[in-house]
Amino acid sequence: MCGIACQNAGMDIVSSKPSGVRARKRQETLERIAETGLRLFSRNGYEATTLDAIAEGAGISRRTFFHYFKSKEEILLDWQLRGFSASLRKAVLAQPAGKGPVEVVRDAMLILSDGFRTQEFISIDRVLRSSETLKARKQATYGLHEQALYATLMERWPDPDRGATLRLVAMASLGAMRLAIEAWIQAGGDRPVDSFLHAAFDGLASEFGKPS
Amino acid sequence: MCGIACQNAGMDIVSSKPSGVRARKRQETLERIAETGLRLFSRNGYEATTLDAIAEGAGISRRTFFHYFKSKEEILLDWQLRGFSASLRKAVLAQPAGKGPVEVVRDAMLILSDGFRTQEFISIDRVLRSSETLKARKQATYGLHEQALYATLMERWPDPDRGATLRLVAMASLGAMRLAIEAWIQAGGDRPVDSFLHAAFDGLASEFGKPS
DNA sequence: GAATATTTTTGCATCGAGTGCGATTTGGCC
DNA sequence: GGCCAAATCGCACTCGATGCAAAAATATTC
Repeated sequence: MCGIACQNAGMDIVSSKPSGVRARKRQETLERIAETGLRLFSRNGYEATTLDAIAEGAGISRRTFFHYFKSKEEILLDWQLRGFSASLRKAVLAQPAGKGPVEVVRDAMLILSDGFRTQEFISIDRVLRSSETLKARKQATYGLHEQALYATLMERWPDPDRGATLRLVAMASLGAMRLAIEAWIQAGGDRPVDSFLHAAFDGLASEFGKPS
Repeated sequence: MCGIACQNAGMDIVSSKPSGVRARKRQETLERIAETGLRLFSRNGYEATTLDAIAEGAGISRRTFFHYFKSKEEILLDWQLRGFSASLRKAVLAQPAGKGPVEVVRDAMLILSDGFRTQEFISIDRVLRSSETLKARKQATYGLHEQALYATLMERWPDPDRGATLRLVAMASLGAMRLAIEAWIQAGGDRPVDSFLHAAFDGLASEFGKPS
């Protein structure tokens, strides 16, 4: 539960000093572990990378690792969550008024879609698809993103009666994004991500918009 | 990968004898393990149930367990997959012609929704929600259901050009079902499952059907 | 029915992830 | 300097999972 987010909790609450050196070293160590882990995962595979190897590469003991990450998988979880949910929230709230929820989410995702092109994203996504356990974790992360997006949408349209439909919007939008990314990777990255994202939302509209 | 489905593969293909006693005993053992596991999970919790306990309860050795299930989690995975994907496929293919994909899937799900009321379903679903790892697995299973449903839809509408939209239909429909079940469990089971399912599909139609 | 082949079961040794505990070190604070 | 709290570490341990080879159960052949 406590990845990168809460290592310096209390700083802003208690008036005691931020304790400069400690927080900085802790931050550095955290990043060093994550970096080392992701690098070894990409190079040698996830299963083949032992905690001992990560610990040694990061210059800490095996035991200390667990003071920074709850598990080996959490390195990947943390990476997935690090930026995306937060930036999606920002992009959603920055959308102009007058649009409906679906359009808002779609346009926000289109803005973020550049981030999927990076070598880091593609490389780590390959790791995420390399084993059943990790695929499960990846799916689960989409669940977390779904919750986060739902919360953001409720923040923007704070009508309790819309809760259920906003949940649906979050679910279907993130699903559309997931399928768009999958199709894009499948296609080898020729066409831009945007076009897949557009196609996905258009597809949803045409299939679910019909008179029932 | 090989749960209950393939333990007697070859029986129907090769003309060699079905080997009566072996297949039957194997089947019995498999069911005994699954039963024991699910019972212990529901009673004592997932983490607290060790493989030794399951093995002892099923009357086998710890090592033999792994000849029937690849992992402890697979007992739950298997249970989830056992019926649902297959019956959904059946229900989808049994729908009358003339309906669109979304209606077909929705109506098929409405038929199956009775199965969610059972005590077994509710009890095991509680186990599935009891830890982060299992929640991840549950989400992943929806991914497998998604693949299966997509395959079924492609079977019914074998137009390669529709592949992308049928994938979207499978994704959004199963997502709608998931949210409907969650809402139903959240509500304590007062209103019937059907109404939540209807509401979810209607919600998708009204949100995504708007002119963009 | 006995001998043989194949599958199933089992015990044992081993690996790796994860946890609890207590000792030691390090940084913050007076 | 000395005191407190936090970080690091080593160690022992549990548990899930795998490889291997022997033993037991079942199927097959003559």
